[in-house]
Amino acid sequence: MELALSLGDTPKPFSLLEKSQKILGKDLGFCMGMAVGKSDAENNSRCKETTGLFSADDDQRRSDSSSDLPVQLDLLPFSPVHRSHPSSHKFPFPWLTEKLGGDGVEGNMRRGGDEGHDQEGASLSSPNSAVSSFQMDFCHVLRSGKRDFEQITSAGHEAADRGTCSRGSDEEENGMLARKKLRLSKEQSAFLEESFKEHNTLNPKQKLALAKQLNLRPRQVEVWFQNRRARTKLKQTEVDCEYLKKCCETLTEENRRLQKELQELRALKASQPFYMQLPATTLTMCPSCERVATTTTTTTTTSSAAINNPSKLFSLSPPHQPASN
DNA sequence: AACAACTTACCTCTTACGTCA
DNA sequence: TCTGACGTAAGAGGTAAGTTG
Repeated sequence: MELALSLGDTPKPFSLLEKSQKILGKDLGFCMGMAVGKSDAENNSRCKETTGLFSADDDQRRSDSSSDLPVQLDLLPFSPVHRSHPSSHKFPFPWLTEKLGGDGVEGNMRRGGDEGHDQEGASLSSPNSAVSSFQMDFCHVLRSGKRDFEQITSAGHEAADRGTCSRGSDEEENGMLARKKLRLSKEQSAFLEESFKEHNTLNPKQKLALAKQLNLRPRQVEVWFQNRRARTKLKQTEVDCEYLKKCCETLTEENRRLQKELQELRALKASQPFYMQLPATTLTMCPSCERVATTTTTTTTTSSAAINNPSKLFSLSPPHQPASN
């Protein structure tokens, strides 16, 4: 048996962002000051983010669907986004042309630009990491002072919303502070959740738009979706596991019952071979309740077959319940 | 056309932080 | 106040697929 995870059906365009004003109550805008103190590369990427210099070509190429499972956790009302060919430039979100400021978007599109988070990521969390390990160690060192830092970055996510606190290397580059864990606000979480219901994957434009709407960095939106998919998958796996456990129990019970039945029939055959010469109608006795079944079979070959496979004599439905004591 | 190098998006595993009982 | 469990944001490494020269 194969475990499969079904995350939904067909892609839908975001209708959500159109509702965003209602949900969030206001336009959060987009902080332009986040690049202060960043590396050049990051500044550049941010510049691209804010000016619409990104690629729209890497959209939904992933598909995690398939579900033959009888039990499916309904975590996703909608479906997985099937990632199309990156060069297909499909973009089903007309609202974005407005949101992202129309004119320059298509014109400035460049391959591989994404929203710049990769460059950002490269600059912020370099894998070759003297910096990274330093980041972690520095984190520990600074933990003692973290309360103060929390006060400094009060309102939790606000600082991170401005793109300066959730990544340690930002501060390291400034030789300042360790990373502060971001906590998304309820509104942000709810909004992301709604978005996830619409699409469990994001193309770069969707990511950018969401980030802009929520005043988060695209990388944060991306990470949130990754983690959200992981949680969905985990939950579905738990459900699948439960289902398989039940299946296993049922089959074990059925097997036990059939084994018992077979044993009884074999014992019957051994002790009273005489019966084997009689028409099968006299042999079709339920071993549980000893009730005689009414079959019209009259050949001994059938009877022998029945001994070898009792399920031919008695249906697979549970045996008659013996009269209670 | 075939290939290697590179890019991108995603997944999985892990770490670290925040919250709560 | 301390502590452990838990949820989750984010980092790291790996993979698959697409692009480019």
